[in-house]
Amino acid sequence: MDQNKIPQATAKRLPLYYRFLNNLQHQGKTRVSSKELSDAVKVDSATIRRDFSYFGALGKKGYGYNVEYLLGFFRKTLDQDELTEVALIGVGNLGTAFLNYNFVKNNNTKIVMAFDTDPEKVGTEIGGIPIYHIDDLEGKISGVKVAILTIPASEADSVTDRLVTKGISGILNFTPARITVPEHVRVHHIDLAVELQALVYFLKHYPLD
Amino acid sequence: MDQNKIPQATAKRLPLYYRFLNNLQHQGKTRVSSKELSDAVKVDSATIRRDFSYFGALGKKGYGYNVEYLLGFFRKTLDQDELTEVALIGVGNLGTAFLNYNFVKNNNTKIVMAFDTDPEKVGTEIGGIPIYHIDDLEGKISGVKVAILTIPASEADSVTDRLVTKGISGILNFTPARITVPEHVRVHHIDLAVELQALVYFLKHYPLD
DNA sequence: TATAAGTCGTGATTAATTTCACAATTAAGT
DNA sequence: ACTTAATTGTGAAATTAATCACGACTTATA
Repeated sequence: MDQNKIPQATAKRLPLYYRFLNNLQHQGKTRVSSKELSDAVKVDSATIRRDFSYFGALGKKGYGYNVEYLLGFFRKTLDQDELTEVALIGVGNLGTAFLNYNFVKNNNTKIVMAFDTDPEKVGTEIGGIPIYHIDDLEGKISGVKVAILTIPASEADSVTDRLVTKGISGILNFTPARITVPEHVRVHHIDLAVELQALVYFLKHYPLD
Repeated sequence: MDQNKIPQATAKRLPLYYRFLNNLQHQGKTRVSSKELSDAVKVDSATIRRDFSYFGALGKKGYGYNVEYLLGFFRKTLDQDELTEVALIGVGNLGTAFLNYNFVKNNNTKIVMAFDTDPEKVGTEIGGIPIYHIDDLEGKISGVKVAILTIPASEADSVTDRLVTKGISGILNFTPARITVPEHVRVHHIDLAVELQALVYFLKHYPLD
């Protein structure tokens, strides 16, 4: 894996860059400078140049970056050509938001199935994605490597264990529970309450003026 | 502001610690070690001790931390006594998820009003929170300092401008748009598509085994 | 062609964060 | 009272990330 030298902080910004470059292309722009990109994505322009530089010299001095070239490059780097299938566990409000989001437009990921326990929902589709009963998880999920967890915290541990048993590699965890997984499984936590509290804490203790 | 020396990385973890300490107290635990806490919140135990140490010597060597004492301390530090009022803009699936979440239980924040354009929703309540038409934003929102943005990206800039004009201090932005605000307004971006893409990128390029 | 303005790529520096590792202290058991 | 095991708090080191600042190159203009 030749990209192992890329800092994690950089890797997290790549999808953001990719989306804005896409926007630019749709607007018909053919060139862009790190300064313009900086204004758009709110990342320091030196940081952007440094980020890009990990992939080689993608720009031209005095000119900037060619949008199409850069996009093509990122498409390959971010594996935009391969589609990663994702399962969604928990079709509440948050889960439904994901199903309606239709990531696939700009993305390399697609939710291909969802699970819930509500008999009103099981057997139906949302955004074209079939909803199965969670009891059928083991039978349906084979081959899917990534799951989004949008269930109540109380279910998080048991569902996680079942996902791990079925060989999941990555979990995007929206429950407040900090789930425990084997070493080879990667979990990213997004804790909505914590995010809101952190924002409030920063407002009070780190005044911007 | 005497807490200005606390690293931002630490500040972001405080709400997480707070919630887990609360859990422990409800379970009747009276003491806890940094190692136990580490297992629960998935943060290195040395990092936890360092985080706590910014607030002074809160623990006892050979013993650990007293749950109640620590909780009391964080309650003050995190301003759990004061309630910060929050407005939610956009009552789609994601917005509805927030309204049903009922943060106030463990939290210092409360969503006190919501806005949308859908005539079916305007005038109703979800989770006890009244939903107003977004045209009434200027009339209703006075005094509220924090907003959660769960609207389509296309509306993000115009709504942000209106919020800023009304004196908002902090925005939790769930739209993919990177909004532009004056210096004195703090924005935290949570970009669901980017989070999912970043997870997939890490899975492919940073294997855990 | 000469000049000016713009922009990248990057060495060097600074800043922020995490982790190691251990002396000091406490609790518990015998 | 003594010993053993546990655990903190923190100096120091290591790691990671952000930022500065400038030489080199490109484009545009006169």
